[in-house]
Amino acid sequence: MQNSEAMALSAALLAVAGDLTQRINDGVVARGFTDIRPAHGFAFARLAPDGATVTDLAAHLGVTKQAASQLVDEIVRKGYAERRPHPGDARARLVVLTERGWACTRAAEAAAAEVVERWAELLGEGEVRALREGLTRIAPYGPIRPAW
Amino acid sequence: MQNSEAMALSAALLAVAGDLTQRINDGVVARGFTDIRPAHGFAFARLAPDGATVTDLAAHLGVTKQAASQLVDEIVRKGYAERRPHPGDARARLVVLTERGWACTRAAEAAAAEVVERWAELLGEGEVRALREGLTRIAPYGPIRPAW
DNA sequence: CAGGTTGGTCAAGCAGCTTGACCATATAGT
DNA sequence: ACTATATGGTCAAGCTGCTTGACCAACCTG
Repeated sequence: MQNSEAMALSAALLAVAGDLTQRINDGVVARGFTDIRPAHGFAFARLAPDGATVTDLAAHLGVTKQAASQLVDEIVRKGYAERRPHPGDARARLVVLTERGWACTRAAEAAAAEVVERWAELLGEGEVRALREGLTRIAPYGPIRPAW
Repeated sequence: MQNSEAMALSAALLAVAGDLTQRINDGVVARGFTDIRPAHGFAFARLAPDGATVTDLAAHLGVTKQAASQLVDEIVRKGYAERRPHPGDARARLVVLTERGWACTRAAEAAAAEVVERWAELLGEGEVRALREGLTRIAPYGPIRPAW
């Protein structure tokens, strides 16, 4: 693989990622959640299963815990999550999604599905599945990082 | 395709994109260009062929021309590009890469090639090519947008 | 050549992050 | 049990990269 081909792949990947983010955000806004930014989505993804602490969230997002705390302040203020006492650690507080938070998460899923549907029209179901499998196998474990 | 599968694909894509950005940046830094951020790379990509005006750059990056101008200020100050009079439009100025700018671009290509090489070890050459072709076909034309 | 458009800059403001300091609770060492 | 250290969280201040708004100079159209 030549450097220029690697660059073409990288550029295409990053362009698709940026476009995907934009379209999911647009879809979420179109579904009535107008006070939310893409970064919140990644927080929701971490909160969704069982909640998480601010420190967990910070590690997942690759930011300081102060930044994560500020982000939690915001989504709590807007009604998407709430802080609860942490069972088994009186220092910590468990941040969990409210029903509104779940509704927003479902909206994001629906918006993502729309985008992927467009891809399926361009590539066919099989190639989209191949894409998903390939990307899943090279996806990193660490914190989610902004694409730039 | 279920919503949850679309979400899994989206999450994998965004995770890979963030990781790719991080690794290219690390590789560029490791090659001695320590005063550069990922956003600059996207500017370089637009400047590389024949240079561009600030307004071109702004449209390509999806930001205001003031922001683009500020970014150009920075890469000019750091020696990666220079402003020249625009042939055929006395208002405009053509921003072109310096030799240092080209060297940095080559460093980014080499860093990207390293990352793609890792992918090839995980997936095989054929699947990487399939990835590139699939992503190229769904890549948008418009401005490059941050992944979040 | 007058009127509107386009390329670019200057200036001020803001959002989201950082670093640094600090408190309360938890955990480990002796 | 008692001290020492580590960890979860917040408050405060500061910085960086973006935005909006105002403006000038050069271009283009009638």
